[in-house]
Amino acid sequence: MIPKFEAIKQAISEEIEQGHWQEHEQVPSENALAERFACSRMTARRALTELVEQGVLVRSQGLGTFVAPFKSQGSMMAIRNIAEEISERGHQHSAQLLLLKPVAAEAEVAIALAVPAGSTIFRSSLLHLENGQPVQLEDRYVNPALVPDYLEQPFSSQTPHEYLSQVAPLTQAHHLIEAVAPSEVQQRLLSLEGPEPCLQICRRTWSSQGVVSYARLLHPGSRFRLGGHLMVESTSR
Amino acid sequence: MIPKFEAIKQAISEEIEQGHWQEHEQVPSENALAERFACSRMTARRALTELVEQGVLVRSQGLGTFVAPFKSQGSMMAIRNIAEEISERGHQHSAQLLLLKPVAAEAEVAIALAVPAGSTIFRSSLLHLENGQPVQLEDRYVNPALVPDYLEQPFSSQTPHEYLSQVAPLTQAHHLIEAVAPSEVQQRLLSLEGPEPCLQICRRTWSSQGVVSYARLLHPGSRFRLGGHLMVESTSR
DNA sequence: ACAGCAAGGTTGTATATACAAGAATATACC
DNA sequence: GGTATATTCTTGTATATACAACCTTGCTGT
Repeated sequence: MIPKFEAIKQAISEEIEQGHWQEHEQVPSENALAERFACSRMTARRALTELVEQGVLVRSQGLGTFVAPFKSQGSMMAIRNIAEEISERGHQHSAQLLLLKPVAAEAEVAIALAVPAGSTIFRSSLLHLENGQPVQLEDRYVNPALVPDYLEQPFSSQTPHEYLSQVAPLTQAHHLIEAVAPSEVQQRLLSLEGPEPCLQICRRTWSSQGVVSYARLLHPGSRFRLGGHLMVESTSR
Repeated sequence: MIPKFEAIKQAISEEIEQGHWQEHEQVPSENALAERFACSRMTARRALTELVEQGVLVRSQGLGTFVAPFKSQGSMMAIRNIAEEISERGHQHSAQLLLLKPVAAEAEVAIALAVPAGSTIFRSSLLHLENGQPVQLEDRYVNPALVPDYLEQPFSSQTPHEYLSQVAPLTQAHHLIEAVAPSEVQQRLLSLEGPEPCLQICRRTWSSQGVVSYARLLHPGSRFRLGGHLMVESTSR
């Protein structure tokens, strides 16, 4: 039995989802929602409050509650795959497999994976879409010694990240985040109008055996931002 | 007049702060708090709920509410100031103070700092240079209630971040990282040739009292990358 | 015409109450 | 002794109500 305030949250999210309630548009007042959903004002209020915390709505006293400008937001803390993040937002995730084959390791990738330059490694390339709109171009290199069956995976229902988590449990990761201008090929794949700034995350993941994979994740700056709670590591200690 | 639930939050925070309530120790139940603070259970509950959201407490149904381990998730990304980072690389850090004055809070900033829109807050703007080359444009808004002497600081030898760490020890931070195109003014300040992609970090920092400051840190994509080790968080939660 | 006030709608705070759900402990029973 | 069962304490959900704070709008009096 899902709680009533959850049901209301979902209903409101859907209205926004389907464009019935546009950005910056005022959503029904607490009293109006209470009547519509046959609940008390406090219950409707809770739904609104939590959506405000999630960044879906904004509100100000005396004025009303409004649909917040939309931007997808990724979490930095956990190493999670994009599919989970998207479905948690209640959106639809899909992916196109662009490439999946063995390649010779270039210098940069060889260093990242800690394998000899020129040795054979596995490469995959996927385009992740949120509600049909490209949000991530995933270019991944995998250490074949640790994941020999990588090329046999379909990657239709399961993302590479999910598969790797199963066969080689991750213990550590190193991230490098930067703002870059996309190449023309990348622009086309991400359906960008021009050379709009992109957020690139380079991620090396380790299992107990060594470096498992090296991934470059490219996100359009206008459709993706990375957010998270971080505890302060005090500099004095 | 500060709301009652805020007062209760502060009282609880103080108990934890001063070590009266240790980590993992159970805090008084909602009913007990209601009696102690002469309020209804719902009000005490709200205080607890918000502290849970802030990560100060953890709770579970049927068991009780407990003081959260202070650094629960291991090492995330340290919040360090740019000056330290640069000098650690063996380079020379310098900074230009561009602006330091009280301003009226715009909507976005007011929300970030949790102050009424239009109220007076402190703003500072600095340009950080590494070996004479601009690497960070720091635009910072500070809550005057928590840091009343902010405008009296020189910020020549000490960065705003260092000063704030002293006067209001940080307990938590929220980060938002995105790739953006710099405005023309920002291009000029950062000595950029054209609209090169920039990495923007929006950082809200909290002390036990509330939101201390909101900073927008803009870095040229070609001269700055963000890196860090991340421990994998177990997927079970 | 215009300043000022009043009214109504909105979110924000606070309270009292009731019952549901989860977890530990005590108790009764076999 | 071991296993159910009941009790009790905890948090979680839901409602009804009251008033405060804030904003907009429209009206009113000069």
